[in-house]
Amino acid sequence: MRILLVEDEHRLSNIVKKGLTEEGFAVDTAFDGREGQYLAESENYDLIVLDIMLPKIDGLTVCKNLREKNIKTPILMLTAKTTLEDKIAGLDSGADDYLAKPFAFLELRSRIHALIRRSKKDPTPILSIADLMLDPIKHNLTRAGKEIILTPKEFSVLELLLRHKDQVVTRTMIIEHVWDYNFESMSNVVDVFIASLRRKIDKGARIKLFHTLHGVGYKISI
Amino acid sequence: MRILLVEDEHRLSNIVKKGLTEEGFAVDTAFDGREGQYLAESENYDLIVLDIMLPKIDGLTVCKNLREKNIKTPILMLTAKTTLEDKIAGLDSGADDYLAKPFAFLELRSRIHALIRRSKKDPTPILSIADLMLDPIKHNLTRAGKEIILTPKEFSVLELLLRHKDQVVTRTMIIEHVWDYNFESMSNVVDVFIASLRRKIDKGARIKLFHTLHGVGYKISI
DNA sequence: TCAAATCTTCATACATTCTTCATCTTTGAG
DNA sequence: CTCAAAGATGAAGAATGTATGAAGATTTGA
Repeated sequence: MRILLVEDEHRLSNIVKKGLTEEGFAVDTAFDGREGQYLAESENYDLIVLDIMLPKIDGLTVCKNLREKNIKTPILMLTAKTTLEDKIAGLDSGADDYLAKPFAFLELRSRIHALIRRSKKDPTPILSIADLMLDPIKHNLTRAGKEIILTPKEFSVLELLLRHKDQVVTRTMIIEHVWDYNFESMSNVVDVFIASLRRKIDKGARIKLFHTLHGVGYKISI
Repeated sequence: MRILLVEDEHRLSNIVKKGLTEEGFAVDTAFDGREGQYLAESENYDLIVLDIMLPKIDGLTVCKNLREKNIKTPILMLTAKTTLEDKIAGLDSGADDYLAKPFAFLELRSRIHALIRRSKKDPTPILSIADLMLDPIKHNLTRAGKEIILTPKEFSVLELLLRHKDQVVTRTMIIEHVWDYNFESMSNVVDVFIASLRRKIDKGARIKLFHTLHGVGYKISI
């Protein structure tokens, strides 16, 4: 389940992203309206969380623009203001729900789940390749029916790879999706996690699913 | 199974709708008495959850009106007040049960199921895993035939885990279902209740039923 | 109203996971 | 084929998450 978060306050963005990632969502972030609109148009998200006060293009305009381009992804608006006019403006621009800052993470989470449920009739997005099956909601993983226990970070790395199966995923992409955006490390964290995923998933298996593309990144495929 | 929820606090309405939807109910919402009464008359619901304090027409009046029109759908009243008079007024108006705000979702859920069962004469559902058996109606618990006494909160936490057996349940889910919707705590209450459930249920048993998923939550399974 | 039961917070001990680092192995350009 | 760069991996310390007894706060019921 992919979410686009458009929010310029880095601290808030970070908190929200972290929380949603723990929930099993794959979260992309944008820090201004232009970037947000670009991502919303070029990628496929299940939900967009959109701040109103944004640099370059404000949230209400982004929302209107997206609706004019017939992009129907549910939008949850965030704003620092709490007046009724603002709320109405938000809903008028085509947003599906509205949340005033400051909010509790739980509140946001509830609304996100409600919006996604409302827009989807069919649940159960299970990621799989060969005999490996990952359920992001229930947070469980099996290979050939046998349960495999992963740590949170291992789980996130694997989820990202599975969402891009048969495609190369660079270390940078992994860092950006799984770690906080301000994580700056020249270390080989990613390599270490790939190693432990291999130990848990590929070790002893006839078919290896993890492949290294020397000088590029990693790929999960048969 | 269709439920009509008449409640003007949007936040509360959202939370309840979300929970009941996850249970598999089809939930319609109304935000004032007039809208609620209209829906109750024109649609066919298995149950109506009706707040007393409502804009336009109050809940007691809606309830009386419906009964006068010979609509017998079970009605569960919600109110912020807790006095005995209110309760009597509620039941006098023709309501079938009564719940004081703020309530925990699981409490609401129990009463809803009880009312529906009463009106449909369904049998009692018993939750179990291995030799552990929990009867939500009689509110009792046994392991290997031996009775175990739980406090109300312990019981609710266990009930939630059992309803999701073999699945991870996060601390957040537990808080949302077992505590009332105003509860905001960063503490480790959930951990403490898990500890006491373990002491009463798993201690000394050959097979441990409670499992911790580090960084994620808890799971009950064999 | 008061005592008992229950709930919540807190402090501390304990456990797992994350990150870095050092060392060894593999890769592929020349 | 050689060798420098890239990758694999075990292990250790740091950081984070969990378990639990007990004290304090609150609720319940006689």
